[in-house]
Amino acid sequence: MSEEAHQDRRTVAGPSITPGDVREAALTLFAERGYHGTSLKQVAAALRLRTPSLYNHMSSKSALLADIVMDTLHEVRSEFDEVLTTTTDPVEQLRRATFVYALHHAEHRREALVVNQDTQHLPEPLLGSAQEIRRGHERRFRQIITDGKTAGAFDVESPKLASFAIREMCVSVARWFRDGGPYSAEQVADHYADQALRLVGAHH
Amino acid sequence: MSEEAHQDRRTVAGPSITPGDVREAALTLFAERGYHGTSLKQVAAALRLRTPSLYNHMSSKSALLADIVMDTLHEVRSEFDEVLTTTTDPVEQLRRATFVYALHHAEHRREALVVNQDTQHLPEPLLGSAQEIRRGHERRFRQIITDGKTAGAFDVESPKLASFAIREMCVSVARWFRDGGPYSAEQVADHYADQALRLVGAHH
DNA sequence: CCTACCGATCGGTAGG
DNA sequence: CCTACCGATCGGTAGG
Repeated sequence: MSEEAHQDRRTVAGPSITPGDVREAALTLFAERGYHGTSLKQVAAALRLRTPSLYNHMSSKSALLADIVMDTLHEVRSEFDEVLTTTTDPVEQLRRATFVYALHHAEHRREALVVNQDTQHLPEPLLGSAQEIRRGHERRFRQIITDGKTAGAFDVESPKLASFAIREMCVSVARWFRDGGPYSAEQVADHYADQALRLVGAHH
Repeated sequence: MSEEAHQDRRTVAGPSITPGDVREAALTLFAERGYHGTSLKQVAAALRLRTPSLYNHMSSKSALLADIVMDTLHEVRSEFDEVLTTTTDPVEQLRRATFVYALHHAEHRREALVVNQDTQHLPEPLLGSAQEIRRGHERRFRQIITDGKTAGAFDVESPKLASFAIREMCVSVARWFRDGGPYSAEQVADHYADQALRLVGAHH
């Protein structure tokens, strides 16, 4: 509530807020307090504005959420796609898919938290699109494990449960990871990729 | 919005709502839409009441959340405590601690979802208490892995990361588990216990 | 258990 | 970028 906090905007003079600034402020607040737990007044205050001024840089609160969620899901999907083009070996595919997924959740903590907490609050038809992208990731991730099992590279009973477990342990990185902590994002991702291979009983 | 839905209260005559009924309705709605995404009007409507009538059976919306979250955390803690009394072998401790933790998240999906989504919205000092209970679970769960590593029963590089991964994969069960699905709660818990042992490189 | 009502706050618009 | 303002809804109370 004190006045001296948040001396954020560049030096002193030039405000000139951009849509990116609004999205950034919303991202931090949505991640911390949830979409419904955040008011546009708080978003505006973080930028040292009044609420109506936000509408010069966004169209609505729900559009802010939609941008954050859909962009993040598209990013995750294309990172996954890229991995699959680098190798056809299920062991390497699983290692790399887990690595990039865990890395994403360490490097984009806030986005991941918002996707996980607030995707459900998207209006249709965006909610349907979001769920479809997630299901696609789930299905294709599981397929790697199924392929590896078929090829005899993995010793795993249920590719479905293994896939859930691996993906969700990556997702949870967003909940505890901190920059400057004992592990770098890459170290965490590397470790999680290793844990994924153990989990599916990859031959070693 | 139609009238014919929700013919819930017993046969026709005897309403007589209890605090348990209110909590049950709130639990379902909080789990589905989040604490801030749920209004007391919706809770009341699920019980075919008007909002003010709820106050005969509860003290406030935040007390409803506090009851759900704190009771669940206490339950999880005592289930964990009980497990530790049944064996001193780290392998068996980890297997059983993972089993009961995963089982809890399959059998109490709604409670788990609320704890994970909305604990942050508890007023102090409850938030502090909740976080302390969680940290205790985290610390003691990790201790099992550290003990097993020291005893040479586990081949694991980072007990901390392994502990995070195992606990969070259990937590996520609440997000996909369905009664009547292909796996029973016990089958899932059993599978997850096995995955935990693989993850820490338990000798087999 | 209800109706009637409270002040506060919500997302958003008008108009400059 | 602001002030002024909109209708809607929020959690909660009074009083019966």
